[in-house]
Amino acid sequence: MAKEFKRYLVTSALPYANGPVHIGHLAGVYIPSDIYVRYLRLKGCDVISVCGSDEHGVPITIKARKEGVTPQQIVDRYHEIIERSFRGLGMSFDIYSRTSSPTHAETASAFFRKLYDEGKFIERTSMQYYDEQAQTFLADRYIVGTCPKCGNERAYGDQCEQCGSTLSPDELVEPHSAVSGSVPVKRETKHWYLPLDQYETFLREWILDGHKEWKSNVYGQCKSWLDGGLQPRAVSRDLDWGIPVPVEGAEGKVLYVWFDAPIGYISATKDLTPDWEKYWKSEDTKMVHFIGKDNIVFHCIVFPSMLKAHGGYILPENVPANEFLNLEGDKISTSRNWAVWLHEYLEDFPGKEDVLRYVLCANAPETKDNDFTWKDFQARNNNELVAVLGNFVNRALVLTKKYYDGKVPACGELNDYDCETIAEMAAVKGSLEQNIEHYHFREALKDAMNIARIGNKYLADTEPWKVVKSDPARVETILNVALQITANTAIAIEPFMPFSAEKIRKMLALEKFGWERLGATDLVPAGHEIGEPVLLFEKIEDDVIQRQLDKLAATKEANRIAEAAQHVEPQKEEVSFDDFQKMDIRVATILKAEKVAKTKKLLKLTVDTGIDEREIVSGIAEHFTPEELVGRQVLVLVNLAPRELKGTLSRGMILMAEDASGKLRLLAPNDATNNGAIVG
RNA sequence: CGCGGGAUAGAGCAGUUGGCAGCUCGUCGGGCUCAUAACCCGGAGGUCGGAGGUUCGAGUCCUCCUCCCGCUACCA
Repeated sequence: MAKEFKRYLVTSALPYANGPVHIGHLAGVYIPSDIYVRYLRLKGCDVISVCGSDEHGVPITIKARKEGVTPQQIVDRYHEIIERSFRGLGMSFDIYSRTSSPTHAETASAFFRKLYDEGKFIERTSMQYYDEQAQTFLADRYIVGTCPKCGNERAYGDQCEQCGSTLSPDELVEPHSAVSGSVPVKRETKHWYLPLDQYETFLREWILDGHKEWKSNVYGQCKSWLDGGLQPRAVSRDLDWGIPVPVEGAEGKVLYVWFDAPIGYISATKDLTPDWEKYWKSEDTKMVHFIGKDNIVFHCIVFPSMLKAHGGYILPENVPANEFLNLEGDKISTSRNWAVWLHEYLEDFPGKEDVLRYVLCANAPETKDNDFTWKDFQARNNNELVAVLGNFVNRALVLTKKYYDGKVPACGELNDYDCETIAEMAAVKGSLEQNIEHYHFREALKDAMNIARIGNKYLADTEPWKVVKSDPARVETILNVALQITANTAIAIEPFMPFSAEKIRKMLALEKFGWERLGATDLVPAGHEIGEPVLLFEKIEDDVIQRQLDKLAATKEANRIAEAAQHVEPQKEEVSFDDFQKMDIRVATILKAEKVAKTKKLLKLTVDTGIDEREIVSGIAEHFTPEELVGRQVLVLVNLAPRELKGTLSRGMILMAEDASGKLRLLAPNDATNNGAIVG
């Protein structure tokens, strides 16, 4: 298993160019990836890091249509923002490419063509919904209609979000296109499929037997897919945005974005170096894909199958996928603008690139979803970066300035305690390496910070400010050791916080050291003159954090208003007075409320209708907690035909008002009313 | 519904082959005064999501259950 590798090829998931990059992307993929490659470079390894914008696919065309611009204008805009903000954060890709580049079109085309010529695809014809007005085929998600099960008029072609049932577009009542609003028609269309089922044996051996060391979330997901049996997967789409299928008679068809995107790693490498084949085709290259958990199947099952089908390419040695990062307790969402955008952060916090890098690494969702909060961001900056790291560096440098006018004192004889401290510092190296090489970046960062902790403790224990009065010669040794520790800190934090490492080197007036020097005690020579000490990190005050929290609160409010203003349903068909009279609506009081086990949306309510006490199962669990409902008066349609839901006979319906954003509100009499009072 | 991942101190996390439950932050007490009111030492705080089981011994292995996230448009 312990293969020897001569070089590394590191890929980072291609960000989708329909929006900027946010902290979730960074914590999940880009920060870990950058730490990894910076570490390898510092070790002197032959490593290249490739990334680029993923610029094809349906969502980009939809966004373009909405804004009345071309898809190319959309991707140009975001490609620029993404690339610039990545650079601002110190992402050290060797190349940041894009899938709309000529090299990519050529590479992806040739890749497809080779598989096509060798008969690696199967062709299938099927009927799909087509929007005649927008002249486009519609993915299931872009067909909207009424849910046959719960009557929700805004159910999607693949799922109803109100009742949670899985649907197909055929089941929808009155389906219409989410793109143009017109009624879609069915058209016959032909596509090419990669028969993944033919690669099952290969995948099983390669992953399940050969890569038991992969992270449990990755390995588990792969095992699940393989055990469930693989299906042929379409590699083309009916769309006018993308790489044309390079086959006669395939007009209007492009490569499916998930076929073309991973090939983007290859084209990016081609754009970087004429030597690209060395990285993609030599067995002694170690390829690592950094991705988020939603991409596991594509990078572990689909892309490897593509590479295998093509032949000649190496496979990833590891795919260290992270889980997701939440923001202030809620899922990050591009469409709801619930995110901390990298380009905005860089504007709001100039010079604090490393603070974000630190916080996102320290709190990276390596084993489970984690939460980013601004309060935590502030605490980690103030209590860890400022207090531990910045303070130590400052102490060592200021003491040197003060006592020796900035000239590094000579190291005299080391006592036992000095030696212990140095040994402890040197021991960090092994642990740090182990952790980075096993993709445990949080732990690795802790190791790096430990060097500063050791330094602080060393100063506290040796008390040079006291000893200077009784034994000045001893202080020379103490500060020499403290400066060596400072220089070591710069090496150790380099992969994580490159800006701060550079700052420390400047203060010490030293050149960059290689990783192999970590643990050494001759980094800062005696007599060397150090530069001016400046603060590595500054405290972040409450008002700065409050501004960010206000910004998020404003986003929430804006979302609510925008959604509510979206549209009002048209008036329904006229009914007679008699029809209305048939409905028996009563005032009732909720006596008990509990969640129905194993369901997401259902609450079982016991209500006093005045007529009787009865049970009603209501799909409102996502809007109300049981506690807040008990004791409330509500309006109940009591003569609705009973229906059994999850083992309970539901007799009636609680009346609710649903606003455009889907939020439900209880309806109740303005003043307390006796239960059983008739509404009409 | 099914499958995968997760649940450990107030917060965030580690815990490798079962063997005294740990780390960072916060908190409380003390020390220090070189340092950005920073640093150092010590204490308190946990029925390891719940219930059963295997074992001399379970956070760790087995069974069942609960909740969160993903597999599913946007999206890492």
